[in-house]
Amino acid sequence: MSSQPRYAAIKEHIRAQIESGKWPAQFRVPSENQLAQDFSVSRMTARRALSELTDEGVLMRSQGLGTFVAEPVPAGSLLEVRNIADEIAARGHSYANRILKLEQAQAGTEVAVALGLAEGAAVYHSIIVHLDNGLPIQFEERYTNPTLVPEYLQQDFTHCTPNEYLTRVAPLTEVDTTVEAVGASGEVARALEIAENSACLQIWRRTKSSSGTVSFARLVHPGSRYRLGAQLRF
Amino acid sequence: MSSQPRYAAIKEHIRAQIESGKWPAQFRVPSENQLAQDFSVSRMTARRALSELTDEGVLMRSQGLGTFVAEPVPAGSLLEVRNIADEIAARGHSYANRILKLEQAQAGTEVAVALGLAEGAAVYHSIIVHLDNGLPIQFEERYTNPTLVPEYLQQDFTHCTPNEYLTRVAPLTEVDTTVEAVGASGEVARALEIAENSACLQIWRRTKSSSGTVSFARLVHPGSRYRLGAQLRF
DNA sequence: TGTACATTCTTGTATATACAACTTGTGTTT
DNA sequence: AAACACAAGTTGTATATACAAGAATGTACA
Repeated sequence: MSSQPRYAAIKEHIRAQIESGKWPAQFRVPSENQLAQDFSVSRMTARRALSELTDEGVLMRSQGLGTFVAEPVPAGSLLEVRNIADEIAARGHSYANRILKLEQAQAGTEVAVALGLAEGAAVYHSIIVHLDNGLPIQFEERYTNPTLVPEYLQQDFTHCTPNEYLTRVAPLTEVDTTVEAVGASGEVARALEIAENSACLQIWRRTKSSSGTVSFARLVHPGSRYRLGAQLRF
Repeated sequence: MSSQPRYAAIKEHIRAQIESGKWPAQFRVPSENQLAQDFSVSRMTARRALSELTDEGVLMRSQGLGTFVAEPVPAGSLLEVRNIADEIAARGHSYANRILKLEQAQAGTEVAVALGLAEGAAVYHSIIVHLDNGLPIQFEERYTNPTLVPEYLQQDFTHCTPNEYLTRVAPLTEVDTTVEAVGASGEVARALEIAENSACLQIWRRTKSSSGTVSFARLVHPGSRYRLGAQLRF
C-alpha cells in the first residue's frame, strides 16, 4: 500500500468542498497559511495543493488578493479522443445509454467514401444515445468497417461504449475531427429530448488504424449541455 | 520593467535546445543538480523549471531514471490561433469587416476573472463583424487588458484584425479555447444577418502572454457557414 | 475632506536542508 | 553462474526560512 502525499489530501479536501457546493464559484478559499495550520503542514506544502489546482483550472489566484474557486471547467477535450462514459464518470455522474439501432446496412455514398469501401458494401450501423445522470448528452450515429471489426454487432454496448471497444480492438493511428453547429433534426431532437432546431454541437469523427479506416461517427450534443475545451502552450 | 523569475530563464534555455534540434525527443536532459549548478540556483528552482515543462508536455520525468525530452504534440487547425482574415484570404475570398463597437468599459465579474483584473476595472471592449465575400462569417466580441495593451483603442482595425495586432504586440504563451453551440441572440443574429436562434458555433478564447492574460474573446460563427477541423496522429 | 503613509495580509520567488523512493550498476557472496 | 547486498545518482516529498510584490485597510497629517 502506498500512502498518498500530504498535498494530495489537501487537494481532495478542496475538491470535495467545491463539488458538494459548499464552496461555489468565486468563493474565497483559505489562504496558504490558514491551510498550513489546518492540516498541520508547512506553507509550501499547502501552497503546492493550491498551485496544482490552479494549474488544473479548479482555482484562480491573484497576488495580494487570495485564491478563489474558478468557474466550472468544460467537459470534453478537443485534443483527446475520450470515451463519453469516462468523461461522465470523471464528473462523478452516472452513465447510461439507449441503443436505438444496431444493424447491418448498405453504405451510401458519403459513408462509402469515408470508410474507403465500395458504394453499397455492407457496413455496421449503430445509433446510441448516451445519458449523463439520466439526461441525454450525446446522440451517436456510427458506421463501422466490418472487414476490420467483424464482431462489432455482437458486442454488448450497455456497459462498454463503441468508442471503448474500437480503441481496444483496433489501436488508433489517426483521427479526423470536424466540429460544427447545427439545429437539431426531428430524429435527433426526439432522441436528445430537446426542441427541434435548437442549437447542437455536431462532431464528425473518422478514426483510422494501421489497417485502414475503422469507423465514421456523427456525435451530436445539445448545445446547452456540452462544451469542448482545449489548452495550448507555446 | 520587471525581470522574469530565474526558473523562467532555465525553461527558456531548455526550450531553445529542443527547438534548435540539439536535444531531440528521448534526449536525456541534465539532472536537477546539474542544472542547479550550471545556472547557480538551488536545486528546488531548477526543479521547478523541469516540473513546469513536464506539466506542459515538453518533458517527461521518471523517478530514478531522469528527465527526457517528450515527443512533439500533434496540433490541428482547430488548435491554431489563426487570423480570420488570413483564413478568408487563403480561400481566395475577399475580406472586410464592420466595427460595431470600440470603447472603454468596466469589467463585469466574468470578464474581470478571465482577465485577472478587479471587478469594475477599466477594460477595452470591441465588437467587430468579419465578412467573407460580403457575407458575415464571424461576430467577434473582445475584452482586452489595458495594462498590457494600452494602445488597443487607437488601432485601425479595418485592415488589421485585433487578433493580428495582439499577437504582434504581445506574443502568446498560452491559449484557452472552449467551443459550444448556441442559438443566435438578437444582437448576434442582426449582426450576422441570420435568423434569431439559429445554430451558431461559439468559441471562447482566452489568450495569455508572459506578462498576463491579454484578451478574452467570444467568436460566434453561423453554423451554416463555418466549420472547424482537426487532424490528430498517434 | 482628502491625500499620503504605514500596516497587515495575501500570493510569488528563492534557498538550504533532509529524507524517501526508485533505478542502475557494481561488487560480493553463495 | 546466479543471487544478493550495497552504493551512487536520480526524482519526489516535506519543512523552515527569508524576502519581494500586490492589494486592502486604517491612520495620521495637511
